[in-house]
Amino acid sequence: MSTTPETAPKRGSRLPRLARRAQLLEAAQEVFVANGYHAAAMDDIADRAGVSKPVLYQHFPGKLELYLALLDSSCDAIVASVQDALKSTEDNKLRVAATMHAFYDYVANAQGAFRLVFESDLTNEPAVRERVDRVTHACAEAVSEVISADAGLSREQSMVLAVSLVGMAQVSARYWLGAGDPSFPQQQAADLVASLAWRGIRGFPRTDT
Amino acid sequence: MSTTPETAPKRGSRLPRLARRAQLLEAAQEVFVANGYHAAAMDDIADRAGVSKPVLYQHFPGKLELYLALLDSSCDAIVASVQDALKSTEDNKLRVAATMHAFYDYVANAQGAFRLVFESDLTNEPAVRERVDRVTHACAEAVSEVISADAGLSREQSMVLAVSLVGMAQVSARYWLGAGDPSFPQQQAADLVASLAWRGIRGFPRTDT
DNA sequence: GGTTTCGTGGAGGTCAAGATCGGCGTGCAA
DNA sequence: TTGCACGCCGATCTTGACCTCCACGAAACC
Repeated sequence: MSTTPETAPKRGSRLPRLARRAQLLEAAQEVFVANGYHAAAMDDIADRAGVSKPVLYQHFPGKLELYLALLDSSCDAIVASVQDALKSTEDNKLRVAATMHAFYDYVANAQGAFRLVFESDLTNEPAVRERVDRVTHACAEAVSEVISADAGLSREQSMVLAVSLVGMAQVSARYWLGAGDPSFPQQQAADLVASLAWRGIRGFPRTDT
Repeated sequence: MSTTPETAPKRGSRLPRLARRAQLLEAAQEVFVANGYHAAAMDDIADRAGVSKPVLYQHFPGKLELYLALLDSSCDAIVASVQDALKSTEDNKLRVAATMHAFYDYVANAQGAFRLVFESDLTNEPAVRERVDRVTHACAEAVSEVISADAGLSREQSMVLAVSLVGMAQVSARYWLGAGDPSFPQQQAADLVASLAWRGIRGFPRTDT
C-alpha cells in the first residue's frame, strides 16, 4: 500500500521552477522525437520526467504549447546555425560547404530535434505549419541574398534556387543519417553534397551547356 | 467549384461495388489531402461521398487501410513517372530536365496526391514510413544508376548525390506550388532548377575548384 | 519544535472519433 | 401483385487521451 519509502533517484525531489521546466522540456523532446506529436502522451512525458501530470500542466497550458516551445527552439537553432555559416566567410564556395555542414551537424546532433522541424506530424496545425515553413523560408532567404547579389537573378528565381539548395541539404542529410553507414562519415557526405551544390550554383547566371 | 462535373452523387442511389469503391477512394483522397490523416474524420469522408459510415467500413477494414490504399497509388505514380522520365532519353542533360518536370507535374497535378507522400502526418506508422522512404529510395536508385554509370563513384556516394537531387526537386516543387506566383510558370521554374541540378551533376567526378 | 504553506500524487471527468447493430426501401422473380 | 433479398442509413458503444480535484508530505518561518 505505501509507496517505496526509500527515495527514488528523482521521484519526489523538489526542484526550482526553471530547473523543473528545463527537465520537462528535455523529457518532452525525447518523447516527441521518438513518437511524434500524436503518439506522444502527456502521461509518457510526465513519467519520463519523474513527475505527475498536474506538474506538467502547471508549467505549460497544454500539449500544443509544450510542443510549440520545443519547435521554436529547434527552428531558431537551425536558422541561426545556417545564418552563422553564411556569415562565416566571404568565399562563396566555403559558404556552401559551411552551410551544408551546418545542416548535417544539426541533423546528426541536437538529440534529433530536426525531427520536430522536418518530420513533424502536426503540419495541419497552422501554428506549426507557419513555423516549419518559416525555417525553409528564412534559410532560403539568407541563401538567396548571396545568390542574387552575385548572379543578378530576380528575387523569385534566386529564391527557387535557394530553396532547392536547402532541400538538397535537408533531404540528403536525413537520408545519410537514416542509412547509418559508418564507412561514410558525416564530413565526407557533407563535402560531397556541398561540391554538388557549389558546382550547380557557381557561375549563375551563365547559361552555357 | 466542385471537381466532379458529371457524377451525380445522389443520396440513396445504389452503385455497383467497384464504382462505389472508386468514389469512396476519390472522396477519401480529397479529405486526406485537405486535412491530413489525423484531422480527417471517417464521417467527413462518408459525407463527402454521399454515403454513411457503415458503407465505408464495408469497403475498407479501417481508416489506416483506406489511407494505405491511396498512399500506394500515389507512390506508384511518382515512381513510375520518374522512371519513365529517366528512360525517355539517353542525353543526361535532357534526362535531368525530364525528371525535374516529372516532379513538378506530379506536384502541380494529381489532385494534390503528392501531399500523401511528401507531407504525410503518419510517418510514425511503420507501414507509412516504409512506403514513403521507398519512394525516395526508388527514385534515387534510378537516378543513382545513371550517375554511377557515368561518374565512377561508389554506390553510397552516388546514392547520396541522387537523394540530393531528388530532395532538390521535391522541396523546390512544393515551394513553387505554395508560392503560387502566376508570373513564374511551372515550366520556367522546373527548367531553372533543372539547370541547377545539371550544372551540379555534370562532369562528376571532376574535383576542380 | 510547531504551524503554515505550497507543491506533488493518484484517481476521475469529459469529449471526440473510430467502429458497429436494428429498421427501411428498392428491385427482381414467381 | 407479392414475397424476398440485399444494401443502405440513423443511432449507439467503446476506447483512449487530454485535462483537473482531494489527501499527503516536506520545507520554511517564528
